[in-house]
Amino acid sequence: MLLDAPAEAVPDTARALLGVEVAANGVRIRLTEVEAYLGGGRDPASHADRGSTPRNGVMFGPPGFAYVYFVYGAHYCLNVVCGQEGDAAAVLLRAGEVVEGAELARQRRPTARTDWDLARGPANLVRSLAIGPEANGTSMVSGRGPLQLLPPSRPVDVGDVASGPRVGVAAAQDLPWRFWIAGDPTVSAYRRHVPRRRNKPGRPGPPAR
DNA sequence: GATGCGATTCACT
DNA sequence: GTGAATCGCATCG
Repeated sequence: MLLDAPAEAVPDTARALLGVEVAANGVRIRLTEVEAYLGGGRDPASHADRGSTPRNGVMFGPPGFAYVYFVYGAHYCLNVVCGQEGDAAAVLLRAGEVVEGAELARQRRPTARTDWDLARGPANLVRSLAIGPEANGTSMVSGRGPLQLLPPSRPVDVGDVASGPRVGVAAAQDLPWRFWIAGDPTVSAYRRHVPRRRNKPGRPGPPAR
């Protein structure tokens, strides 16, 4: 796979990952929605924009490894590291269609109303695969880790690929680095970044209307 | 050393 | 459509 393409080309890599399948713990998911992130001061929205830290260090390692991070105090998200070693880039796996192990995925996602919801949204995708922080830094291409990337079993029609701004990111809203399969029912609903309200104690909030 | 906010989801109105 | 829950990292004093 083209995971080792130059980091700057990560949007192309993200697009190419649509249709690719991710397998873990008895569940296989066909990717329908991804987002590209670039490090090294070229993408303010990326965890790796301001250099390597203990949290994002995996992004600076070799391509094909999993970058799993914890967000909002409750959820995990899964990225595939891209680009050459030392030049950080990654693709966030946002959503997909469960093509194998739906029974297991339903047990792991009891609140899903339909099978389309099983891996709809980045944290839901992670829960369907039953992976967690222990998967951070493991290879997704060696076949020896908990996660495995597999070539598409069904090709994606290039005419069906749509792109737009990334979901929920405050910075770089002009970059169309989110890619998805148009019309696919497993693609998560777009939500623009909502500024957090900073309610200082002792000070009145914004005037109610 | 303290503080603020985020690549989200779910329940409720 | 909107708000709460909740942990770690980066930033600032």
